[in-house]
Amino acid sequence: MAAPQMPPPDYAASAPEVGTPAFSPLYQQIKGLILQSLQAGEWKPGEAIPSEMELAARFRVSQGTVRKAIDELAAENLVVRRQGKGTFVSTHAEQHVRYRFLKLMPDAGDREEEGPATRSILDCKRVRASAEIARALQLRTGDAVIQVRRVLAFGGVPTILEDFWLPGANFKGLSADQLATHVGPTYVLFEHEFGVRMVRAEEKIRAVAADAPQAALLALPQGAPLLSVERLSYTYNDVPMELRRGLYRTDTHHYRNDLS
Amino acid sequence: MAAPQMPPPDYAASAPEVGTPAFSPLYQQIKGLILQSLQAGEWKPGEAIPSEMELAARFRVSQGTVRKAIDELAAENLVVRRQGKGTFVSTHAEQHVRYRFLKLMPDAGDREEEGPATRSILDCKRVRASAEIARALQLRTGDAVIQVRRVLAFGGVPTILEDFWLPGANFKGLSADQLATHVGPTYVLFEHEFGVRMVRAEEKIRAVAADAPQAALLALPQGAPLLSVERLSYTYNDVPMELRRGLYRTDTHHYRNDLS
DNA sequence: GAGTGGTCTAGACCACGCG
DNA sequence: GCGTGGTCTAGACCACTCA
Repeated sequence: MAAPQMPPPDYAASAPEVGTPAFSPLYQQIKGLILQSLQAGEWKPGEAIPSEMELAARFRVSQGTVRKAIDELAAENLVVRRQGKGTFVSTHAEQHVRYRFLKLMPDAGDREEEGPATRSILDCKRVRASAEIARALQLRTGDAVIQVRRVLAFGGVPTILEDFWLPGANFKGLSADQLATHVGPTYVLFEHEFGVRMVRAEEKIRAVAADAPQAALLALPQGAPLLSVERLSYTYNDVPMELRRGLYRTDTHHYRNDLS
Repeated sequence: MAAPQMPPPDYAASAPEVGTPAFSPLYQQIKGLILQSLQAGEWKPGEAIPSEMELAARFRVSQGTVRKAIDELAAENLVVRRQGKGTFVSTHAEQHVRYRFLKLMPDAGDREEEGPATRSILDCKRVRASAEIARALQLRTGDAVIQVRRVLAFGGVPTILEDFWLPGANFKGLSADQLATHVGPTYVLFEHEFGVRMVRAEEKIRAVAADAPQAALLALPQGAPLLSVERLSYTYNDVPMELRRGLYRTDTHHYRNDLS
């Protein structure tokens, strides 16, 4: 910075408008700026972001302030710090966070032993959003969405039947072939091919009985109890980007959740 | 501290033993010391812990180091910071974290509108731990445990049927009457009457079909799909203190989970 | 050895809660 | 007005990675 012993910059920058306290610490503002660059794709998933010193210089704040901003981004799993190497835009492709959003675990052993799922794409088509789908994805009824139905099998056993819907505007050209042949989690495909990174999700879980078609696809008797998992996934800025409705077999697997 | 410009204390204090890197930052050590005091009950749930300055003086470190230790404890929900007031030992009694471990939400409205659950204690007895229960609670088969069965109703509708097991040694004298008449969450009763604070839990969730007795207790037809939630709750130090097996109706409620 | 994130300190000032 | 936690800075040194 120019002069030493400078008074702290006016970090309560936002004008104190009526009705809004509108005080925002400097590090929150820096966090917002970094977030903007992430959204804008200035740094792609897996790439390093500038070092703390560089960012401090760019934003004219101390390293400690940048550090606190990055700390929060790391806590939200938007970036990953690696000592001695740098800070990286996080991605669903990393080994230890692969299948971050899939909480279904085999009762015995772990997912490594079990190996990756076998995907069968049953359907992949462009349709018009129903009122319900449109509401969830913050679109208008009748807007184009891509609808996919698939079955995931673990160790040869069909275990998950799911449908998902994606905004047509963001996933132009997504094909059944792509979905069937890409390697790794589907969310990695979304990152690489469509530049859409899911950063968080909300799930609503219920127990339901399999109807005839569902039972057939999962090789179960009709009426078998299934876990219904409705997931709404968001990109940056709380923009919903995928609605997914899954039915999970839970006779050999369970949904695992850690509370704290 | 005594002398200014002192070199930093040997914060890699732990002896570098063979095979273990055993480097632990100062703030982690401080965190451990605070944790010990929490476990020992030096400060009770709801009480304030000493101020950051006091702790810094006690441990002969800077306020910043204490701050970082407390930051982590706060992130783990063991303490709650309140600006201008102090840092408090967290408790299940606080309004905004009540029912922290109960993720079942009404489909419409929130839990405030719905009001508190009505508890019916069906059973509360001292029994000997089965092999399975003993393993989960890290006891020996045949050790005394308290077994409770109860039904929770929301708005008059029986919604949760659950059994839970507690180590007999830690819950001496727990009675059906206590369980029926106490106010607020049962985990608050555990804190106040038995000094046991649950700090985290792991849940395994499945879909199951109600058998005849279960169906009767929940006023449902036999075979109705139910969410099976097995929860293992831990106190400080990763000591398991409760095994709970719940069956949740999910026709008017859902299990809500946020992923990030 | 250079560069990155990680730790630690000391001191200043701000926002909040309460008497 | 005082004490609390919250923010910000500047500078030093440590641990890790890689060339």
